[in-house]
Amino acid sequence: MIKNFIQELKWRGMLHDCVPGTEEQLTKEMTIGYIGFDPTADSLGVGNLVQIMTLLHFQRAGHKPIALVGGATGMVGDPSGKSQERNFLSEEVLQHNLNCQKKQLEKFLDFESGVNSAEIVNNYDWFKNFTFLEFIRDVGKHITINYMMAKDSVQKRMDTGMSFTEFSYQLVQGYDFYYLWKHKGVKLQMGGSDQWGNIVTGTELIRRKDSGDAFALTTPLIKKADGTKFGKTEGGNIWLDAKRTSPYQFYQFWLNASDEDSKNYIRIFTLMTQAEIEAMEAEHAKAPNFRILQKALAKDITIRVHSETDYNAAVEASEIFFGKGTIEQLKSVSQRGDFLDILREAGVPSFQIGALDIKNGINIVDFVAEKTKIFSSKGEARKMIQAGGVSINLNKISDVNLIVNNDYLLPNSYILIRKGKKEYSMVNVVG
RNA sequence: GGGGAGAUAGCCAAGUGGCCAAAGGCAACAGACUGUAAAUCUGUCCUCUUCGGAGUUCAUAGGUUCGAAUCCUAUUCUCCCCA
Repeated sequence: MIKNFIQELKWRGMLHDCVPGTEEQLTKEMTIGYIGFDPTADSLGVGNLVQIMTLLHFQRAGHKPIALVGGATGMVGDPSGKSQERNFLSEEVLQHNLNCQKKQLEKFLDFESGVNSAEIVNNYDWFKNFTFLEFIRDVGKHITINYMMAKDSVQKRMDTGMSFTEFSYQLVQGYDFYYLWKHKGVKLQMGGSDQWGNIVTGTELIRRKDSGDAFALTTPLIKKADGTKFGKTEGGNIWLDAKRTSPYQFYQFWLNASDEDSKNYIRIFTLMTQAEIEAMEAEHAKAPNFRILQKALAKDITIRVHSETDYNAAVEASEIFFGKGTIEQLKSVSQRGDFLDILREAGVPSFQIGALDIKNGINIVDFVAEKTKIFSSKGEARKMIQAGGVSINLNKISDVNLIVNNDYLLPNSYILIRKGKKEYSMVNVVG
């Protein structure tokens, strides 16, 4: 049962370009396609999620997806989009990254669906015994320097310089495609639009070496409506690994998407149908303040990347933090034994303070800047308080001389501090 | 190898003896408005501060001067042109 993958990508806004004949190939038969992942970090980020979703849609359309982790290519370094020569990663780091990414990928695809089960391969497996001489004779011979030089990724580096290693990258990646085509019957390589050059080097190699036919398809680079880069916030990258980006932060990232962006995101990052999405958009337009799209988006992705439990904790924490949360609600919910765990799970940083300090009363500035490290200096804390940027137990404070004492303790002996608009910390009383 | 231009805060960029902790822009952070959105407006934006100030900066190391981002010397790095 094969669905039209190309049409699917099109309405989702996930198709940037493809080689002529790709659609015919995909409607004709079950096709094996792959996408490569670069092991630059030990977790994939939301940027990689686009490629993961592409593979998932590919599989759901009835085709067989292969995720390739770049054990070999990661050793070389892709020059695409880079203005400078890359630093090598050590082999242990590379291996570690590879394993972590592999585990993450396994979460998304279906590895037990018969003929079109997903697979994960590592290109190091076919490169490790490939000697340099063999490579330049068997592969290098078929691609001219002129062809390689014409590539955008190479042209951009002509002024600043580029090592032979990075220059060779496209051949190495090109050979991946050839190898998979030859040995696994792979006919399609997909990737971000920045990969176009590398991908067609592969199709070219297949054509010249074996007169074979292979196809290429790319997805557009995702940008936010304001033109800034997708997947980054003030805290840096948004990762799929809960250790790097807590499920709460992850949920918040999607929930904070602008109206404009959420329309694109919901098409790309969820499996909802066109009808479902359009109905939701209509509803959203009626009452944008309910942020129906953002909530649906955040729910869908958080559950898929993390879990239902994580999602519920994230929502609960969000409601207390940003809902019409009053101090009474905060108090009542704090009585629950598991609430502190929810906060912790949400990635709310926690600090400790001695019971005696609180009992005697402590100046708010000392409290947030000295006894705890919520602020890095007293001056900063004072400025922030004066600007109205600090809340204690959901109440905004403005007095820098405020004394914090036992009256401020919530059930289960803690105090909730908000710094700025979205950053919460909890302070636990110990001893 | 020869000639030229340059290095200023997270980034871009002005400043060519004192009025310089250094214009302006971007980014970031906070506030107001809102919907935890976008846009807009306001404030902060080297570090610390008892908000009076104090300390450390303009590639690096020396020097001239009452006083240096600014002048001199050496060094390192970057870019451009010629061979």
